[in-house]
Amino acid sequence: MGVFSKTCEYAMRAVFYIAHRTIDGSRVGIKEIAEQIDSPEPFLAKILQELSRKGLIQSVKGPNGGFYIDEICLKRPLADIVTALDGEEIFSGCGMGLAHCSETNPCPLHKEFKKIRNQITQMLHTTTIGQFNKDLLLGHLTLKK
Amino acid sequence: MGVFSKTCEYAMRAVFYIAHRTIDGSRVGIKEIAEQIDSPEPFLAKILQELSRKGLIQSVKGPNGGFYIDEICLKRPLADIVTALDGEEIFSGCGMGLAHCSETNPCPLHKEFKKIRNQITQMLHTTTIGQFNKDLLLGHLTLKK
DNA sequence: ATATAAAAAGATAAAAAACTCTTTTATTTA
DNA sequence: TAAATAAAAGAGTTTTTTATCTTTTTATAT
Ligand code: FES
Ligand code: FES
Repeated sequence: MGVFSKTCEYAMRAVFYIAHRTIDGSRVGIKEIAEQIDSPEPFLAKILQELSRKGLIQSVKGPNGGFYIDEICLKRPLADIVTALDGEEIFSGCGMGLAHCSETNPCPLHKEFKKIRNQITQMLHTTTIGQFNKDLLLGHLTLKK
Repeated sequence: MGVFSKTCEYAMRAVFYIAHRTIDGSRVGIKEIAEQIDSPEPFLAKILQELSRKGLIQSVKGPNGGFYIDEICLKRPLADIVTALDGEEIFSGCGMGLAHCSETNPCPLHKEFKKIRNQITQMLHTTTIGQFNKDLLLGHLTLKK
């Protein structure tokens, strides 16, 4: 078990892939995305449908259709993707599973875990969806295997 | 979905509870543990069985039996509990779900995620099972709700 | 020795997450 | 306008995680 759900992992890889493949205004099909980020195609389709419904990515049907990400969405933080799929828990939940993380009634790990949680929050809020386009095009970063 | 599995969350709460309740050499029963850490009793029993089989906690059957944690185990890091139940992934896995986290072939989040992973590792390796006994007895920390 | 308390073990069940398949709808273009 | 294309939607399956129930084993006290 990783920090994020499979759903969320696929989604993050997919949005980074779509972002860097569609900066010229083109679209990219589900088949290519699934292949290039090494994810099960129909499952990924479901995930992208949801992101599309929520307006985090864009899609057009029909020939020459596919997914893309507009200027505005390219600037959104990765946190929006995570929240849409995995919810708020990662940003505020207790590390030991208590119903409410609390400063006045803390669990043993609270002090240390809070730092970690804040760092995750920081990372997801400062990272934008379009941030890695250049490095991905240059092949400096990978999204599969 | 939290950072750790439910199994692992219950286990961490349980070992901290057992640790601080048995420093006088006594034992504590599954029923009391489950109640006090707010976890499903039969499920927790399974988890503690496994930890006991692996030698991370101790148990005795029969009247006046129950679970306890010996001197040596009190000094073990919390990481041992996590590894026994959730495996190594949290310590070395890629944040975006790539099969192998790699310095030479990194995912977009690698640099930032590595810091977080290291901090989790640090926390789990420096925290010992017996570390919070005093604070738990004094009621400074909580393990339920 | 016997009764009893308590964990261990094994089998089962429910819920959630991960994944697949089929049909429908929208768009393009020929 | 018909054919082709590609995503959307809906229904369904499999696997994993979480949780429960029942029986067995073992240690202890009497
Ligand atoms: S109470 Fe557990 S992390 Fe804050
Ligand atoms: S490659 Fe993804 S965290 Fe290292």
